[in-house]
Amino acid sequence: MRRLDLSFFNRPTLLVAQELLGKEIFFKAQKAIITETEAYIGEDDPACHAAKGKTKRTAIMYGRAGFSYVYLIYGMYHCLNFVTEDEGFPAAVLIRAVQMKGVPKQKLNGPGKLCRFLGITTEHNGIDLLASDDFYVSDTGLCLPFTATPRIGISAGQEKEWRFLAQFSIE
DNA sequence: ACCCCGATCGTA
DNA sequence: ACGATCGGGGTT
Repeated sequence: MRRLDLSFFNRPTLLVAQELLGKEIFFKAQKAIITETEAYIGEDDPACHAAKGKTKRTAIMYGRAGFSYVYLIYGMYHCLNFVTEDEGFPAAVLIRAVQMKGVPKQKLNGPGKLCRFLGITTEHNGIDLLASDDFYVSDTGLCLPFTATPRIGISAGQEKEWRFLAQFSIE
């Protein structure tokens, strides 16, 4: 299984979000198959954190593709994203659900829940997934069918169908 | 310094 | 339907 590299992440975000379905996250010796993603694309996307421009928090999204972007939401949950596209263009893919061998789906079917289960916090923001030995993404060879829907939990930008759900059940 | 709000989730 | 809980970002 080959690690995903710059040629995977440095592409149009919708394509990356779709193709991340079925890929495997390695985090501190844990393995999780990605089954749901959302795309957040550029300053013109009102739901994207970069809609307010470049700030200390969003700077990572303006950087090179293949870095982690982890932020705290509602004071108690974390959300994991992967930075996409060319340096200077802010975009990322939110990981909304994963599946792990022997773990009930219900523990992993939300962006906050999967981060809590895996132990991902803001401490893991800005990690280079192309270089780290305990945080990266691999190709499993899986190519999953998926459906597209509006993104969840946002107030603006609901007309875009930028949420992608894979049809998949581990084992 | 103050205020508002949020890419959520569990409980009611 | 609602509250927990706190940092980011804008405003005073």
